[in-house]
Amino acid sequence: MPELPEVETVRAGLAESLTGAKVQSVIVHDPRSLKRHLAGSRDFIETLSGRKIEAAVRRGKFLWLPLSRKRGEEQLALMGHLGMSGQMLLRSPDFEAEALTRVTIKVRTAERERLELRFVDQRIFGSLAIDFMEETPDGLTAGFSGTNELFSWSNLIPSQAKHIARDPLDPNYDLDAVLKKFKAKHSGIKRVLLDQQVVSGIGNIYADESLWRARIHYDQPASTISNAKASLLMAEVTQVLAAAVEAGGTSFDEQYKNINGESGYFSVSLNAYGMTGLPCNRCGRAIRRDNWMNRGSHYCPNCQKLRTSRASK
DNA sequence: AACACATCCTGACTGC
DNA sequence: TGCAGTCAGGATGTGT
Repeated sequence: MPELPEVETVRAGLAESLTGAKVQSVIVHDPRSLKRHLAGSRDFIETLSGRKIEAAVRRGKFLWLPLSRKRGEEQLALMGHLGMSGQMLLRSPDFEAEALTRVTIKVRTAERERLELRFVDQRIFGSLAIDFMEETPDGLTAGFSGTNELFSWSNLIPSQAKHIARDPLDPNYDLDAVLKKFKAKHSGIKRVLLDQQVVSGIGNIYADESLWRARIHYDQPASTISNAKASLLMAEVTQVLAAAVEAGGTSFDEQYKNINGESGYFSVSLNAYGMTGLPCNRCGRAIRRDNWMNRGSHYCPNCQKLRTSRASK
């Protein structure tokens, strides 16, 4: 569910409340949420307990909390991915339990307040794991942590996120590299936008929104899009992601909430996603939804036409 | 290697 | 009311 703007909203909330917090105890209600922690629940609990959380960092849709290090030990992080339905809620211990809580991490904050980080996930596609960190391939800062200060872990990335490309809001994001990959790919452009190894952070909502803004059909082969048009598309991607971060993300239902359980309000700005049958905000034709990859693609059949010639304006 | 597809899950909602 | 079917913001493993 959550794409970059939703994950960033969560990251910012965690960074504010959990930086400097110490883990008191951990409860694993459903071990399936630790599927990426191969050493199992006990190891997860033992490794995490007593650690200090140093920050909250994000690349694309991957989120991690670097942990205090024991002498001689490699740098570890609590890695999280929200999958389709994951939430990270920060609650006071007496706040009513959420029914689908899979993991509870009890902490004491830097201000000595007791809080619970509750990992709630309906579909269990999301996960938590303790992961070791490696140097980024390019040696640059691994992700966004809301600070310009350099920390000892700043060019380290959890091994499980190492293959993820930089996202468009990353200062070290390389537009030319993305355009080059477009030229080499014959798949439809939407597939390529969703490929987190090409560019990260984009999911179904913001792919549909960006394509609508750039007037490109979702199945247009990436290699047939001119550099100028592809640059425009990526500019729209960047804009729509940034605007959605400003709005605290997109919420349609109970599935996306920030750390306080509040909804984001970007849904009012959507032009394509979830607008099936409603008039296109540009030309008035009804927005269509095609079945696509076991999900949906929303687009305007008039503004976003498949182009067979190489010239796609 | 590049690409397309199936798969991991649960719950909310719709229509008969 | 019950039940079947549909839908959901993602990543990854597998087969061609």
